[in-house]
Amino acid sequence: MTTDSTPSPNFIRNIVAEDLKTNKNNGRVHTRFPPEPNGYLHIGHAKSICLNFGIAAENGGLCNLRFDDTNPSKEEVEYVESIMEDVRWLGFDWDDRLFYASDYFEKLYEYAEELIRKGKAYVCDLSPEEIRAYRGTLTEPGKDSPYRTRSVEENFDLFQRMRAGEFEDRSRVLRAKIDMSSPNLNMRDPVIFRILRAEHHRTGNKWCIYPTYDFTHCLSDSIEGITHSLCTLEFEDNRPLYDWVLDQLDVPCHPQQIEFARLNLSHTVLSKRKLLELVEQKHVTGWDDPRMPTLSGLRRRGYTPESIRNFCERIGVAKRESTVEIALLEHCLREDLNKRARRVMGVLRPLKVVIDNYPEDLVEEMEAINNPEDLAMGTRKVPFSRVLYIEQDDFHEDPPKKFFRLAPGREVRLRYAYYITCVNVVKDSKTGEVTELHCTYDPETRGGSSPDGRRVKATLHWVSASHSQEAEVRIYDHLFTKEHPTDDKEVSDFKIHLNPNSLEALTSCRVEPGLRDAPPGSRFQFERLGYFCVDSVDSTDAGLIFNRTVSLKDSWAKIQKAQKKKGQP
RNA sequence: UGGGGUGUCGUCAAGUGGUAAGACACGGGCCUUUGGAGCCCGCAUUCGGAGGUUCGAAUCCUCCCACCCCAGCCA
Repeated sequence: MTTDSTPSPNFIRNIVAEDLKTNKNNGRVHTRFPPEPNGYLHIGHAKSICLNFGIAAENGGLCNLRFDDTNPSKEEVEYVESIMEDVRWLGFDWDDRLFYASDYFEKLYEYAEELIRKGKAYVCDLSPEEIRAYRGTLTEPGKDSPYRTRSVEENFDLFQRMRAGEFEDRSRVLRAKIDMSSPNLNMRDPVIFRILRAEHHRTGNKWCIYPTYDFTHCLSDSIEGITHSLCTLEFEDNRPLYDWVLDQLDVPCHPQQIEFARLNLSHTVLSKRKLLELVEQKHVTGWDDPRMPTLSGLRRRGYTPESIRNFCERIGVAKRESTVEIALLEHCLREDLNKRARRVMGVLRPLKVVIDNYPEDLVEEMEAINNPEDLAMGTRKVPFSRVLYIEQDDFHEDPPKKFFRLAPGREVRLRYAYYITCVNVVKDSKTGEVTELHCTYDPETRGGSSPDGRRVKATLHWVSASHSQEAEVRIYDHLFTKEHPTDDKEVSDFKIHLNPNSLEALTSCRVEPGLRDAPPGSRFQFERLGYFCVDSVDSTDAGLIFNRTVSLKDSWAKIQKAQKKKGQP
């Protein structure tokens, strides 16, 4: 079912292939996915996960899962659990290679001591404000800290006492001694250990000093024998520091850091900070709200891991900052679901139809194909009776041009059932709203074709009124109305572009009786409408709830749009 | 005004001196018991701009322009 076309080349694949050719790491390829457990994973992380696990798998290598948990004030176990679940759901396996940067704290402490011993690090007593002032600016060099020349012995002693908890939070730091006049600000004696009394989700209160990212990441990579350390563009300036640390120390290996552009998706935001804001301010119901671009949100929405992996392959990997149209993601989803989703009929906005010439008490079981794309999925029986529901949109009393569906006097086909002709329209005397249709059926057309070869232009989905099951259906639209919500130069708050209609709950939908026991998360195509899944959180035996995962392509909507445009040029 | 990056179709993206892949989107057609799916066709004489090197340049050189990132004891 997967398309096994050779993966398209990208600059990282090229580098790895070249390294393999020159036997750079003795033929080893070892990557890692290093999330910080301070939020839920989103589709942007999926790109990184697919890249890291993919590059390894393609080359007979390995990929580790490593939590970059060096900042206890932001990190939580809830996040580490969700991250593991999401990576597994996406289809990747780290076997026994689950690591935490916090596993290396002791080792990192020793490396810091080694740096001190070599005269390459010092304890600095400057306050955070002073450190900033001493750092200089983009255009001006910084100046040396007065503590920069402390003796190795004093630094050693002070660092040990930092660990022992003798000093206040933020009163001292350990800094790498590099170059305060470097044009790269990261090289101006960066902080590598800070004092921070916070309970760590794994090490508890064992430590009151914590290593910073720059010191931790490169060493963790080295300890794990990583060959290619893939990260996003904003770390490009950190690469010289990554290399510097590994060059000073006696380490197992020196991985190569390679930066690629992070994913941006139209009509949504992909930043943990902004997503957290939406969650905290209740613009969505949670990290797993089906409108969220998080993996848990997409999963609940009904996305398949295959479609996301395929998407990640198709967007490519490059260094150019870019925003992928969400239409591509939706395309990958439809492509996958089309092949595997069971077809079923459901009416979202029911309109009652009475077949006047159909026997009052007769019920026929019409045979329906479960998936025309995969006949092996078999058939099912759908009950047909005198009173039915069809979609309100499928009837027009005064049909516009190119509208093929039901209208007074017009004949259409009911899928897998009969041809019917509309003979009468019942309206609410007050509102004028169409409340009921009366039709006649042609008994000769059972199954959906007529012996006389007469053609109809439309096929409608339907449901037997008395046999159908009531359900709620949640229709989702893009979270933001604007393609680039954060690009607005007039407004600083991206949230004003939130789509007020991103969720519409339809409560009196009717679905085929066979759906009564559909398990949570199960996916279907409601014929002519789209793909839907049973909501895994809110759906119960008492109340079936479906999420619309994505609509089918709707060429009638397109025609209407074009006509509207034409009408008012 | 310092440093690091990036500029190829509406959106992604191949291309690494030999004469612009592919995908999505879009437009048109065929087919159809889902206006679904599928199929076919069209869609960059041109690669941020200007010069130069070369028989030949998106690819090499020079200059220019635009955009992104960096002054957390965040990652």
